Amino acid sequence: MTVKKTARTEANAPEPVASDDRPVEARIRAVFDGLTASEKRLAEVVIDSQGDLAAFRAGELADRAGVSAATAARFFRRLGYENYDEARRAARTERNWGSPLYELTGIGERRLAAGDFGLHIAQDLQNLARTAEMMNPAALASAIDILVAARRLWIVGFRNSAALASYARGLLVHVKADVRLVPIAGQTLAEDLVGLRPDDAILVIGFRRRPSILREILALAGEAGARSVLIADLTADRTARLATVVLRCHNRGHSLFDSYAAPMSVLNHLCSAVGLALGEEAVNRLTEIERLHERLDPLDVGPVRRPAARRATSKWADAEK
Amino acid sequence: MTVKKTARTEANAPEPVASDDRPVEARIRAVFDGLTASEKRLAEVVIDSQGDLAAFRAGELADRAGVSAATAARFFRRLGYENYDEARRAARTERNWGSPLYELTGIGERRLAAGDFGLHIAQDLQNLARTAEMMNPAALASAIDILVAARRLWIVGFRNSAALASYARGLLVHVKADVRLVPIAGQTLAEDLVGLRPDDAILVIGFRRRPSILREILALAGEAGARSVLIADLTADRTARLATVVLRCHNRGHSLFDSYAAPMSVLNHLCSAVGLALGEEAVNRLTEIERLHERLDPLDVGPVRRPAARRATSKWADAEK
DNA sequence: GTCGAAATGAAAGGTTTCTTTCATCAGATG
DNA sequence: CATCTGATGAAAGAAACCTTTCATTTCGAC
Repeated sequence: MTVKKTARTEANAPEPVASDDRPVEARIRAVFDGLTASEKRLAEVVIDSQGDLAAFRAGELADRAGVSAATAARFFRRLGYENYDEARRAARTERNWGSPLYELTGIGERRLAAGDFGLHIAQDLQNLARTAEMMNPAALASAIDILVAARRLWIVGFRNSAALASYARGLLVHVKADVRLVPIAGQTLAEDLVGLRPDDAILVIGFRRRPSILREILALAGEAGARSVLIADLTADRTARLATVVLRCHNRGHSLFDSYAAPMSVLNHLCSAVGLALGEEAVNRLTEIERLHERLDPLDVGPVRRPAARRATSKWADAEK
Repeated sequence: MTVKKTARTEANAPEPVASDDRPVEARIRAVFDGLTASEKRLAEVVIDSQGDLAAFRAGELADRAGVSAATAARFFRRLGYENYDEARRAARTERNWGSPLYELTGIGERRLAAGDFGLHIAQDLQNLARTAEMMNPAALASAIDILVAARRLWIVGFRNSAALASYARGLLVHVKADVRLVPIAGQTLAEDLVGLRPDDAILVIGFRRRPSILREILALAGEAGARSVLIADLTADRTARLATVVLRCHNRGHSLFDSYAAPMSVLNHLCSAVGLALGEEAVNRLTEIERLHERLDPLDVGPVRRPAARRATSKWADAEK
């Protein structure tokens, strides 16, 4: 076999960098664009393993990615490791030594991308963590209940909250009928919200700055007997009093703009919970559709050629089931 | 004190309890007093591994404890596992289920809301952290530069990405002129994107599932000489090749839907950075306006009473600015 | 259409790891 | 002291794993 140019054969591994102690993720990023489709799937699996890489065997990773063990072996060599065992060892020490998120939340460690961006992310990590800490489980459950029980559902969001409202609606239409967005361009609120009834509900995204109309909408719903869920920042006060349930999110921004990472996360959870509560059947059907789509859709990674499950009797085949 | 010890030979393992799902530590505590000296040392090593048990081989644990591999094999059987591999698998799932991520995040013991929501938030913390770890500073700087230098800027987002695109646009219009959203309902793309020039740029939000039109748009921009920034998940491949700069976000969702907390955060940072780079004057002026607004606007927080509390007729029409 | 390069999985090969057997050793008991 | 019980490691044996080879497939170029 004549090895020339950049052909990648088994015999010609990239020259090993002397004492390369970059974490696995960094290595992946460094070569990601040059990876093959199979390898990219592997990369995803590895990253998804959330730092638990060392807990897996190469073959397991391969199975999860739907590729052969051989490809896995090649993959880790490509990442600059001598072999999988070295990768595993490295991952293990990374875990204990460098990478607990712990350090990330304690602002300003060097693991994050340098500079402003690191600070920014640290801020959002805090926003998420704080939001989670102060979330009232009862309120959350109640909110889910309201959305589940609603016959018709309006989602309201102005200004900064409009994008969030749109997002929420995009999720909820997957699991529920009769979900409407307010305001719709070109319509007046009167048209939008006509005929609110006691078995309807509204989901209000109310981050500052809240136009006063927001309170009027909430009051209107209250008068109509409809229940309301408000998602808002900590400054909401008068508005909050008008809602049946309030879920608060930390949204302090590190720089010019407020952050909506935590609201996004809360909305995601809320909609998932509603979907699950609405019956697994409906959801299963929908996720099934989703998966079907993914299979039919090129998905941008290229055709997924699954090798017939490597070994049906494999011990780990049922690990996650 | 003669304890009547049950003979323990290889052949006579304790009868396996049907589906014993106690964590490893609990098992150890349950039998600790009955362990031999070697086994106690092993037990200590296992506990010291802090849940990373799955990352070690039986032999390694034995080495650390200063005992033979044979003793290790016996030890795990004594803990009620069929063999070491079963123990390893159990430890791994414990990690994901029993002692969830948020203990790793250093937010502290028990402070996150319990249950599913905690797991959900933990997932998003991971998404954020991993996005930060993996972010290429050079790419980020380049993306900022492209957006700053753009004479006209289009923001593109379909499906799931539409809300994000809308959000990005909402931020960017604050700091830049000539920022347009694509697609706009009722217009064809041809109308939207007509006349792209080399000094224009497009910001593409491209999370899966990506319609093929996305690639066409990127190709179009490339042919026109306009630079492009793509924000996408890890599966973007063919699409990514068409963009000038790619910023990748982790968006794995804990439940039904993908998460967009990290993209939200990245967009926020990106827009802030663009704003800052565009000159402090402009930004200062804008933030000044912002603060002024806050002072004049009741903001829902203070006892400030609006003179005319009911001028709702047209007030919320200014939602965009 | 043909050719070649690249990618990939099946299978073989070689290595490591886990388990069991077995002999030794330590401590208790009579 | 002799004997017995149980713990323990060495080593053999078995099983699982990782790597490499090699044939096949895919994809693009000509």
